[in-house]
Amino acid sequence: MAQRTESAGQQRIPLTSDRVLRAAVAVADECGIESLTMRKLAERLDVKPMSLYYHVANKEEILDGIVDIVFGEVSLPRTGAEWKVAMRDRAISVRQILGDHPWATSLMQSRVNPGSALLRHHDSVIGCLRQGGFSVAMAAHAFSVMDAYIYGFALQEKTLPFETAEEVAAIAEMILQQMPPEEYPYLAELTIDHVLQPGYSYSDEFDFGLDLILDGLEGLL
Amino acid sequence: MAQRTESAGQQRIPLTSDRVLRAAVAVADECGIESLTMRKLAERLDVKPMSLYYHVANKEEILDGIVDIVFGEVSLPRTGAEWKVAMRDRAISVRQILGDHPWATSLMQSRVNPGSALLRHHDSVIGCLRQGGFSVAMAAHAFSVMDAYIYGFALQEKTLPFETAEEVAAIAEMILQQMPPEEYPYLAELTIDHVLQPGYSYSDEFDFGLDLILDGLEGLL
DNA sequence: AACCTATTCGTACATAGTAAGGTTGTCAAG
DNA sequence: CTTGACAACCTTACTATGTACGAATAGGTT
Repeated sequence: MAQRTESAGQQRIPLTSDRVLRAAVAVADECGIESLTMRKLAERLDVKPMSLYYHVANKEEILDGIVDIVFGEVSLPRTGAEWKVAMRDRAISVRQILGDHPWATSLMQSRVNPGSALLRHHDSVIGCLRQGGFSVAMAAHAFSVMDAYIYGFALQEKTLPFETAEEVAAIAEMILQQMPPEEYPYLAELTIDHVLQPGYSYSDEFDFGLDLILDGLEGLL
Repeated sequence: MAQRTESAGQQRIPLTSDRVLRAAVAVADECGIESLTMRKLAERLDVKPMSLYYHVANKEEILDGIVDIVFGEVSLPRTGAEWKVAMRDRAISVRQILGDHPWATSLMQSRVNPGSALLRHHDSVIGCLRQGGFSVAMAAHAFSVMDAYIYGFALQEKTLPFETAEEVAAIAEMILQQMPPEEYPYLAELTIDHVLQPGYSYSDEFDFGLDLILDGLEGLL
Protein backbone atom coordinates (compact mmCIF):
# COMPACT_ATOMS: atom_id res chain seq x y z
CA MET A 1 0.00 0.00 0.00
CA ALA A 2 1.12 3.46 -0.69
CA GLN A 3 2.51 5.63 2.01
CA ARG A 4 -0.65 7.64 2.35
CA THR A 5 -4.29 7.25 1.65
CA GLU A 6 -3.94 8.60 -1.82
CA SER A 7 -6.13 7.60 -4.71
CA ALA A 8 -5.24 3.95 -5.23
CA GLY A 9 -1.63 3.05 -5.49
CA GLN A 10 -0.32 6.42 -6.65
CA GLN A 11 3.32 6.15 -5.75
CA ARG A 12 4.40 9.41 -4.18
CA ILE A 13 7.34 11.26 -5.63
CA PRO A 14 9.62 12.11 -2.73
CA LEU A 15 10.14 15.74 -1.94
CA THR A 16 13.49 17.33 -2.60
CA SER A 17 14.63 20.86 -2.00
CA ASP A 18 14.69 21.26 -5.74
CA ARG A 19 11.08 20.21 -6.11
CA VAL A 20 10.12 22.56 -3.30
CA LEU A 21 11.84 25.50 -4.96
CA ARG A 22 10.35 24.76 -8.34
CA ALA A 23 6.90 24.58 -6.85
CA ALA A 24 7.55 27.85 -5.10
CA VAL A 25 8.39 29.51 -8.40
CA ALA A 26 5.20 28.13 -9.88
CA VAL A 27 3.09 29.44 -7.02
CA ALA A 28 4.73 32.85 -7.19
CA ASP A 29 4.18 33.01 -10.94
CA GLU A 30 0.55 32.02 -10.72
CA CYS A 31 -0.63 33.68 -7.55
CA GLY A 32 1.89 36.39 -6.86
CA ILE A 33 4.73 36.41 -4.39
CA GLU A 34 2.53 37.59 -1.55
CA SER A 35 0.50 34.40 -1.89
CA LEU A 36 3.55 32.24 -1.52
CA THR A 37 3.06 30.91 1.98
CA MET A 38 4.43 27.76 3.48
CA ARG A 39 0.95 26.34 3.80
CA LYS A 40 0.02 27.05 0.23
CA LEU A 41 3.28 25.67 -1.03
CA ALA A 42 2.78 22.52 1.00
CA GLU A 43 -0.72 22.14 -0.33
CA ARG A 44 0.51 22.36 -3.87
CA LEU A 45 3.02 19.62 -3.20
CA ASP A 46 0.32 17.58 -1.52
CA VAL A 47 2.14 17.57 1.74
CA LYS A 48 1.68 19.09 5.16
CA PRO A 49 3.40 22.40 5.87
CA MET A 50 6.00 21.16 8.26
CA SER A 51 7.30 18.60 5.81
CA LEU A 52 8.87 21.39 3.83
CA TYR A 53 11.22 22.14 6.67
CA TYR A 54 13.00 18.89 6.19
CA HIS A 55 14.19 20.12 2.80
CA VAL A 56 14.66 23.81 3.37
CA ALA A 57 15.83 25.62 6.46
CA ASN A 58 13.17 28.31 6.39
CA LYS A 59 11.26 30.58 4.12
CA GLU A 60 14.22 32.86 3.59
CA GLU A 61 16.06 30.01 2.00
CA ILE A 62 13.14 29.46 -0.33
CA LEU A 63 13.19 33.08 -1.36
CA ASP A 64 16.93 32.97 -1.97
CA GLY A 65 16.42 29.78 -3.91
CA ILE A 66 13.71 30.94 -6.27
CA VAL A 67 15.64 34.09 -7.09
CA ASP A 68 18.56 31.99 -8.15
CA ILE A 69 16.35 29.68 -10.16
CA VAL A 70 15.02 32.63 -12.08
CA PHE A 71 18.51 33.93 -12.60
CA GLY A 72 19.50 30.59 -13.97
CA GLU A 73 17.08 31.21 -16.82
CA VAL A 74 18.83 34.22 -18.31
CA SER A 75 21.05 33.44 -21.23
CA LEU A 76 24.72 34.10 -20.66
CA PRO A 77 26.55 36.28 -23.16
CA ARG A 78 28.33 33.97 -25.56
CA THR A 79 32.07 34.27 -25.31
CA GLY A 80 33.59 35.47 -28.51
CA ALA A 81 30.67 37.63 -29.51
CA GLU A 82 31.20 41.32 -30.00
CA TRP A 83 30.72 42.91 -26.59
CA LYS A 84 28.06 45.38 -27.64
CA VAL A 85 25.92 42.75 -29.26
CA ALA A 86 26.43 40.35 -26.41
CA MET A 87 25.55 42.97 -23.80
CA ARG A 88 22.49 44.01 -25.71
CA ASP A 89 21.28 40.44 -25.93
CA ARG A 90 21.82 39.67 -22.32
CA ALA A 91 20.14 42.90 -21.22
CA ILE A 92 17.10 41.98 -23.24
CA SER A 93 17.21 38.49 -21.85
CA VAL A 94 17.36 39.70 -18.27
CA ARG A 95 14.48 42.04 -18.82
CA GLN A 96 12.52 39.30 -20.53
CA ILE A 97 12.97 36.91 -17.63
CA LEU A 98 12.15 39.57 -15.07
CA GLY A 99 9.01 40.26 -17.04
CA ASP A 100 8.07 36.59 -16.92
CA HIS A 101 8.46 36.53 -13.16
CA PRO A 102 7.42 39.99 -12.03
CA TRP A 103 7.93 39.15 -8.39
CA ALA A 104 11.58 38.40 -8.97
CA THR A 105 12.70 41.96 -9.56
CA SER A 106 11.84 43.28 -6.17
CA LEU A 107 12.69 40.06 -4.40
CA MET A 108 16.11 39.96 -5.95
CA GLN A 109 17.05 43.25 -4.40
CA SER A 110 16.03 42.27 -0.92
CA ARG A 111 18.11 39.09 -0.90
CA VAL A 112 21.67 39.40 0.26
CA ASN A 113 23.09 35.96 -0.42
CA PRO A 114 23.99 35.64 -4.06
CA GLY A 115 23.29 32.25 -5.58
CA SER A 116 25.60 30.46 -7.96
CA ALA A 117 23.53 31.32 -11.02
CA LEU A 118 23.91 34.98 -10.21
CA LEU A 119 27.65 34.70 -9.68
CA ARG A 120 28.06 32.78 -12.91
CA HIS A 121 26.08 35.39 -14.75
CA HIS A 122 28.06 38.28 -13.34
CA ASP A 123 31.31 36.56 -14.10
CA SER A 124 30.28 35.95 -17.64
CA VAL A 125 29.24 39.56 -18.18
CA ILE A 126 32.46 40.92 -16.82
CA GLY A 127 34.41 38.43 -18.85
CA CYS A 128 32.69 39.57 -21.99
CA LEU A 129 33.55 43.18 -21.27
CA ARG A 130 37.17 42.43 -20.47
CA GLN A 131 37.62 40.55 -23.71
CA GLY A 132 35.93 43.39 -25.51
CA GLY A 133 38.76 45.66 -24.48
CA PHE A 134 37.44 47.15 -21.26
CA SER A 135 39.89 47.79 -18.48
CA VAL A 136 39.03 46.36 -15.09
CA ALA A 137 37.81 49.72 -13.85
CA MET A 138 35.83 50.43 -16.98
CA ALA A 139 34.26 46.99 -16.85
CA ALA A 140 33.14 47.74 -13.32
CA HIS A 141 31.67 51.05 -14.40
CA ALA A 142 29.93 49.55 -17.38
CA PHE A 143 28.54 46.72 -15.35
CA SER A 144 27.21 49.13 -12.78
CA VAL A 145 25.38 51.38 -15.25
CA MET A 146 23.92 48.59 -17.26
CA ASP A 147 22.60 46.64 -14.34
CA ALA A 148 21.24 49.65 -12.52
CA TYR A 149 19.39 50.53 -15.68
CA ILE A 150 18.08 47.06 -16.41
CA TYR A 151 16.77 46.46 -12.91
CA GLY A 152 15.49 49.96 -12.56
CA PHE A 153 13.58 49.65 -15.77
CA ALA A 154 12.19 46.25 -14.88
CA LEU A 155 11.02 47.71 -11.62
CA GLN A 156 9.30 50.68 -13.20
CA GLU A 157 7.66 48.39 -15.68
CA LYS A 158 6.39 46.08 -13.00
CA THR A 159 4.96 48.96 -11.03
CA LEU A 160 2.88 50.23 -13.90
CA PRO A 161 -0.69 49.14 -13.41
CA PHE A 162 -1.32 48.43 -17.08
CA GLU A 163 -0.11 46.24 -19.87
CA THR A 164 -2.22 46.64 -22.96
CA ALA A 165 -2.85 49.86 -24.84
CA GLU A 166 -6.49 49.87 -23.77
CA GLU A 167 -5.51 49.69 -20.14
CA VAL A 168 -3.11 52.55 -20.66
CA ALA A 169 -5.88 54.67 -22.10
CA ALA A 170 -8.35 53.80 -19.39
CA ILE A 171 -5.95 54.53 -16.60
CA ALA A 172 -4.52 57.65 -18.16
CA GLU A 173 -8.00 59.08 -18.47
CA MET A 174 -8.66 58.28 -14.86
CA ILE A 175 -5.48 59.92 -13.71
CA LEU A 176 -6.06 62.97 -15.83
CA GLN A 177 -9.34 63.54 -14.08
CA GLN A 178 -7.84 63.31 -10.64
CA MET A 179 -4.94 65.45 -11.74
CA PRO A 180 -5.90 69.05 -12.44
CA PRO A 181 -4.02 70.09 -15.58
CA GLU A 182 -3.20 73.45 -14.12
CA GLU A 183 -1.38 71.76 -11.28
CA TYR A 184 0.58 69.27 -13.33
CA PRO A 185 0.66 70.85 -16.77
CA TYR A 186 3.67 69.00 -18.15
CA LEU A 187 2.51 65.67 -16.88
CA ALA A 188 -0.83 66.28 -18.53
CA GLU A 189 0.81 67.27 -21.79
CA LEU A 190 2.99 64.20 -21.80
CA THR A 191 0.05 61.98 -21.04
CA ILE A 192 -2.14 63.37 -23.76
CA ASP A 193 0.40 63.97 -26.50
CA HIS A 194 2.51 60.91 -25.95
CA VAL A 195 1.14 58.19 -23.72
CA LEU A 196 -2.36 58.30 -25.10
CA GLN A 197 -1.20 58.29 -28.73
CA PRO A 198 -1.90 55.09 -30.63
CA GLY A 199 0.99 52.69 -30.68
CA TYR A 200 2.46 53.83 -27.41
CA SER A 201 4.01 51.17 -25.26
CA TYR A 202 6.19 51.85 -22.28
CA SER A 203 8.20 48.74 -22.99
CA ASP A 204 9.60 50.42 -26.07
CA GLU A 205 11.41 52.87 -23.87
CA PHE A 206 13.73 50.11 -22.82
CA ASP A 207 15.62 50.01 -26.08
CA PHE A 208 16.11 53.72 -26.12
CA GLY A 209 17.87 53.79 -22.81
CA LEU A 210 19.79 50.63 -23.47
CA ASP A 211 21.22 51.93 -26.72
CA LEU A 212 21.97 55.26 -25.15
CA ILE A 213 24.06 53.54 -22.54
CA LEU A 214 25.76 51.11 -24.90
CA ASP A 215 26.65 53.86 -27.34
CA GLY A 216 27.98 55.93 -24.50
CA LEU A 217 30.19 53.11 -23.34
CA GLU A 218 31.43 52.51 -26.84
CA GLY A 219 32.41 56.14 -27.10
CA LEU A 220 34.52 55.86 -23.99
CA LEU A 221 36.49 52.86 -25.17
CA MET B 1 -7.59 64.81 35.39
CA ALA B 2 -6.00 63.90 32.13
CA GLN B 3 -7.56 61.45 29.84
CA ARG B 4 -5.17 58.70 30.71
CA THR B 5 -2.92 57.78 33.57
CA GLU B 6 0.01 59.61 32.15
CA SER B 7 2.75 61.12 34.20
CA ALA B 8 1.08 64.04 35.91
CA GLY B 9 -1.09 66.29 33.84
CA GLN B 10 0.66 65.77 30.51
CA GLN B 11 -1.96 66.91 28.08
CA ARG B 12 -2.09 64.47 25.23
CA ILE B 13 -1.49 65.69 21.72
CA PRO B 14 -4.29 64.30 19.63
CA LEU B 15 -3.38 61.91 16.89
CA THR B 16 -3.69 62.93 13.28
CA SER B 17 -3.01 60.98 10.15
CA ASP B 18 -0.03 63.22 9.63
CA ARG B 19 1.44 62.42 13.02
CA VAL B 20 0.86 58.75 12.37
CA LEU B 21 2.70 58.89 9.07
CA ARG B 22 5.59 60.85 10.47
CA ALA B 23 5.98 58.39 13.28
CA ALA B 24 5.89 55.59 10.75
CA VAL B 25 8.77 57.16 8.84
CA ALA B 26 10.70 57.48 12.07
CA VAL B 27 10.14 53.85 12.99
CA ALA B 28 11.12 52.69 9.51
CA ASP B 29 14.26 54.79 9.61
CA GLU B 30 15.31 53.58 13.01
CA CYS B 31 14.25 49.97 13.03
CA GLY B 32 13.84 49.05 9.39
CA ILE B 33 10.69 48.74 7.39
CA GLU B 34 10.13 45.14 8.45
CA SER B 35 9.81 46.33 12.04
CA LEU B 36 7.14 48.81 11.17
CA THR B 37 4.10 47.06 12.59
CA MET B 38 0.84 48.58 13.69
CA ARG B 39 1.58 47.57 17.25
CA LYS B 40 5.02 49.08 17.29
CA LEU B 41 3.80 52.24 15.67
CA ALA B 42 1.03 52.54 18.24
CA GLU B 43 3.48 52.01 21.04
CA ARG B 44 5.67 54.79 19.75
CA LEU B 45 2.71 57.14 19.67
CA ASP B 46 1.76 56.00 23.14
CA VAL B 47 -1.56 54.69 21.99
CA LYS B 48 -3.20 51.31 21.53
CA PRO B 49 -2.92 49.68 18.11
CA MET B 50 -6.52 50.01 17.06
CA SER B 51 -6.53 53.73 17.63
CA LEU B 52 -4.47 54.13 14.51
CA TYR B 53 -7.37 52.93 12.44
CA TYR B 54 -9.33 56.01 13.27
CA HIS B 55 -6.82 58.05 11.31
CA VAL B 56 -5.70 55.73 8.55
CA ALA B 57 -7.70 53.14 6.68
CA ASN B 58 -5.15 50.36 6.94
CA LYS B 59 -1.47 49.61 6.75
CA GLU B 60 -1.39 49.95 2.99
CA GLU B 61 -2.38 53.56 3.36
CA ILE B 62 0.46 54.07 5.78
CA LEU B 63 2.92 52.61 3.32
CA ASP B 64 1.59 54.81 0.53
CA GLY B 65 1.80 57.75 2.87
CA ILE B 66 5.37 57.35 4.01
CA VAL B 67 6.56 56.89 0.47
CA ASP B 68 5.02 60.20 -0.44
CA ILE B 69 6.50 61.88 2.61
CA VAL B 70 9.94 60.75 1.56
CA PHE B 71 9.32 61.92 -1.94
CA GLY B 72 8.36 65.28 -0.63
CA GLU B 73 11.91 65.64 0.63
CA VAL B 74 13.61 65.62 -2.74
CA SER B 75 14.44 69.01 -4.09
CA LEU B 76 12.63 69.94 -7.27
CA PRO B 77 14.67 71.12 -10.23
CA ARG B 78 14.56 74.89 -10.22
CA THR B 79 12.79 76.24 -13.24
CA GLY B 80 15.04 78.31 -15.40
CA ALA B 81 18.17 76.34 -14.64
CA GLU B 82 20.01 74.71 -17.48
CA TRP B 83 18.42 71.29 -17.93
CA LYS B 84 21.58 69.27 -17.61
CA VAL B 85 22.58 70.92 -14.37
CA ALA B 86 19.07 70.73 -13.00
CA MET B 87 18.73 67.07 -13.88
CA ARG B 88 22.07 66.27 -12.38
CA ASP B 89 21.14 67.99 -9.16
CA ARG B 90 17.81 66.35 -8.81
CA ALA B 91 19.26 62.91 -9.59
CA ILE B 92 21.76 63.39 -6.82
CA SER B 93 19.04 64.62 -4.53
CA VAL B 94 16.83 61.62 -5.20
CA ARG B 95 19.67 59.26 -4.58
CA GLN B 96 20.59 61.13 -1.41
CA ILE B 97 17.07 60.85 -0.03
CA LEU B 98 16.77 57.21 -0.97
CA GLY B 99 20.03 56.66 0.83
CA ASP B 100 18.67 58.36 3.93
CA HIS B 101 15.62 56.10 3.92
CA PRO B 102 16.87 52.83 2.53
CA TRP B 103 13.50 51.15 2.93
CA ALA B 104 11.89 53.67 0.61
CA THR B 105 13.47 52.45 -2.58
CA SER B 106 11.93 49.03 -2.58
CA LEU B 107 8.70 50.20 -1.02
CA MET B 108 8.24 52.86 -3.65
CA GLN B 109 8.16 50.31 -6.40
CA SER B 110 5.57 48.14 -4.79
CA ARG B 111 3.11 50.99 -4.27
CA VAL B 112 0.72 51.69 -7.08
CA ASN B 113 -1.03 54.87 -5.95
CA PRO B 114 1.15 57.84 -6.66
CA GLY B 115 1.03 60.55 -4.03
CA SER B 116 0.94 64.23 -4.76
CA ALA B 117 4.60 64.76 -3.97
CA LEU B 118 5.52 62.22 -6.58
CA LEU B 119 3.26 63.78 -9.19
CA ARG B 120 4.62 67.22 -8.45
CA HIS B 121 8.14 65.94 -8.76
CA HIS B 122 7.50 64.19 -12.06
CA ASP B 123 5.77 67.23 -13.43
CA SER B 124 8.63 69.43 -12.50
CA VAL B 125 11.20 67.14 -14.09
CA ILE B 126 9.31 66.91 -17.34
CA GLY B 127 8.80 70.65 -17.33
CA CYS B 128 12.49 71.21 -16.97
CA LEU B 129 13.23 68.97 -19.93
CA ARG B 130 10.59 70.57 -22.12
CA GLN B 131 11.95 74.00 -21.43
CA GLY B 132 15.41 72.70 -22.12
CA GLY B 133 14.38 71.97 -25.66
CA PHE B 134 13.26 68.36 -25.44
CA SER B 135 10.31 67.30 -27.54
CA VAL B 136 7.50 65.55 -25.73
CA ALA B 137 8.67 62.16 -26.92
CA MET B 138 12.28 62.87 -26.08
CA ALA B 139 11.31 64.12 -22.65
CA ALA B 140 9.51 60.85 -22.06
CA HIS B 141 12.53 58.89 -23.17
CA ALA B 142 14.89 60.93 -21.08
CA PHE B 143 12.71 60.66 -18.04
CA SER B 144 12.50 56.92 -18.44
CA VAL B 145 16.25 56.35 -18.69
CA MET B 146 17.15 58.67 -15.89
CA ASP B 147 14.67 57.31 -13.43
CA ALA B 148 15.31 53.70 -14.26
CA TYR B 149 18.97 54.37 -13.64
CA ILE B 150 18.51 56.32 -10.43
CA TYR B 151 16.20 53.80 -8.81
CA GLY B 152 18.15 50.88 -10.12
CA PHE B 153 21.33 52.27 -8.67
CA ALA B 154 19.71 53.08 -5.35
CA LEU B 155 18.46 49.55 -5.20
CA GLN B 156 21.83 47.99 -5.93
CA GLU B 157 23.41 50.23 -3.37
CA LYS B 158 20.90 49.29 -0.73
CA THR B 159 21.42 45.61 -1.37
CA LEU B 160 25.13 45.77 -0.82
CA PRO B 161 25.92 44.44 2.62
CA PHE B 162 28.62 46.97 3.32
CA GLU B 163 29.18 50.67 3.65
CA THR B 164 32.68 51.46 4.74
CA ALA B 165 35.87 50.48 3.00
CA GLU B 166 36.75 48.09 5.80
CA GLU B 167 33.50 46.27 5.43
CA VAL B 168 34.08 45.99 1.72
CA ALA B 169 37.42 44.40 2.34
CA ALA B 170 36.14 42.00 4.94
CA ILE B 171 33.25 40.83 2.85
CA ALA B 172 35.18 40.66 -0.37
CA GLU B 173 37.71 38.38 1.30
CA MET B 174 34.92 36.21 2.57
CA ILE B 175 33.33 35.93 -0.82
CA LEU B 176 36.60 35.23 -2.52
CA GLN B 177 37.06 32.22 -0.32
CA GLN B 178 33.68 30.80 -1.08
CA MET B 179 34.15 31.60 -4.74
CA PRO B 180 36.81 29.43 -6.38
CA PRO B 181 38.79 31.74 -8.68
CA GLU B 182 38.87 29.12 -11.41
CA GLU B 183 35.09 29.11 -11.51
CA TYR B 184 34.56 32.87 -11.49
CA PRO B 185 37.87 34.20 -12.80
CA TYR B 186 36.66 37.58 -13.96
CA LEU B 187 34.70 38.24 -10.84
CA ALA B 188 37.77 37.38 -8.83
CA GLU B 189 39.92 39.67 -10.91
CA LEU B 190 37.51 42.53 -10.55
CA THR B 191 37.26 42.01 -6.83
CA ILE B 192 40.99 41.91 -6.27
CA ASP B 193 42.15 44.52 -8.75
CA HIS B 194 39.34 46.98 -8.30
CA VAL B 195 37.03 46.53 -5.35
CA LEU B 196 39.77 45.75 -2.88
CA GLN B 197 41.95 48.63 -3.98
CA PRO B 198 42.24 51.48 -1.49
CA GLY B 199 39.83 54.30 -2.11
CA TYR B 200 37.21 52.17 -3.76
CA SER B 201 33.63 53.09 -3.04
CA TYR B 202 30.68 51.74 -4.93
CA SER B 203 28.83 55.01 -4.48
CA ASP B 204 31.31 56.66 -6.83
CA GLU B 205 29.94 54.60 -9.65
CA PHE B 206 26.79 56.65 -9.54
CA ASP B 207 28.33 59.72 -11.12
CA PHE B 208 29.87 57.73 -13.91
CA GLY B 209 26.55 56.35 -15.08
CA LEU B 210 24.71 59.56 -14.49
CA ASP B 211 27.09 61.57 -16.63
CA LEU B 212 27.13 58.90 -19.28
CA ILE B 213 23.38 59.20 -19.57
CA LEU B 214 23.25 62.98 -19.42
CA ASP B 215 25.95 63.32 -22.04
CA GLY B 216 24.15 60.85 -24.21
CA LEU B 217 20.94 62.80 -23.95
CA GLU B 218 22.72 66.00 -24.75
CA GLY B 219 24.15 64.47 -27.86
CA LEU B 220 20.70 63.57 -29.08
CA LEU B 221 19.28 67.05 -28.71
C1' DA C 1 11.79 -9.54 15.14
C1' DA C 2 14.49 -5.56 16.45
C1' DC C 3 16.60 -1.59 15.12
C1' DC C 4 18.01 2.53 12.38
C1' DT C 5 17.52 6.31 9.47
C1' DA C 6 15.06 9.25 6.40
C1' DT C 7 10.84 11.45 5.89
C1' DT C 8 6.51 13.29 7.07
C1' DC C 9 3.04 14.95 10.15
C1' DG C 10 0.23 16.92 14.50
C1' DT C 11 0.09 20.20 17.83
C1' DA C 12 1.01 24.52 19.48
C1' DC C 13 2.88 29.15 19.95
C1' DA C 14 4.27 33.99 18.74
C1' DT C 15 3.41 37.71 15.91
C1' DA C 16 0.86 39.97 12.27
C1' DG C 17 -3.37 42.86 10.57
C1' DT C 18 -7.78 44.20 11.68
C1' DA C 19 -13.26 43.53 12.33
C1' DA C 20 -16.80 44.70 15.77
C1' DG C 21 -18.34 46.95 19.29
C1' DG C 22 -17.54 49.36 23.88
C1' DT C 23 -15.78 53.41 26.69
C1' DT C 24 -14.69 58.03 27.56
C1' DG C 25 -14.27 63.13 27.09
C1' DT C 26 -16.33 67.29 25.14
C1' DC C 27 -19.72 70.30 23.89
C1' DA C 28 -24.05 72.21 21.88
C1' DA C 29 -28.99 72.24 22.33
C1' DG C 30 -32.87 71.74 25.36
C1' DC D 1 -27.79 71.22 34.70
C1' DT D 2 -29.27 67.32 31.67
C1' DT D 3 -29.08 65.01 27.53
C1' DG D 4 -27.46 63.13 23.61
C1' DA D 5 -24.43 63.16 19.76
C1' DC D 6 -19.96 62.93 18.13
C1' DA D 7 -14.89 62.26 18.04
C1' DA D 8 -11.10 59.76 19.80
C1' DC D 9 -9.55 55.91 21.75
C1' DC D 10 -9.67 51.11 23.73
C1' DT D 11 -10.88 45.86 24.58
C1' DT D 12 -11.50 41.66 22.87
C1' DA D 13 -11.09 38.39 19.65
C1' DC D 14 -10.55 36.29 14.96
C1' DT D 15 -7.64 34.90 11.27
C1' DA D 16 -3.29 34.16 8.74
C1' DT D 17 1.40 33.37 8.98
C1' DG D 18 6.20 31.22 10.10
C1' DT D 19 8.05 27.68 12.64
C1' DA D 20 9.72 24.98 17.24
C1' DC D 21 9.24 20.46 19.07
C1' DG D 22 8.59 15.97 19.14
C1' DA D 23 5.79 11.93 17.58
C1' DA D 24 4.43 8.88 13.78
C1' DT D 25 5.56 6.15 9.79
C1' DA D 26 8.09 3.82 6.19
C1' DG D 27 11.71 1.02 4.25
C1' DG D 28 15.88 -1.24 4.62
C1' DT D 29 19.46 -3.78 7.41
C1' DT D 30 20.97 -6.82 10.71
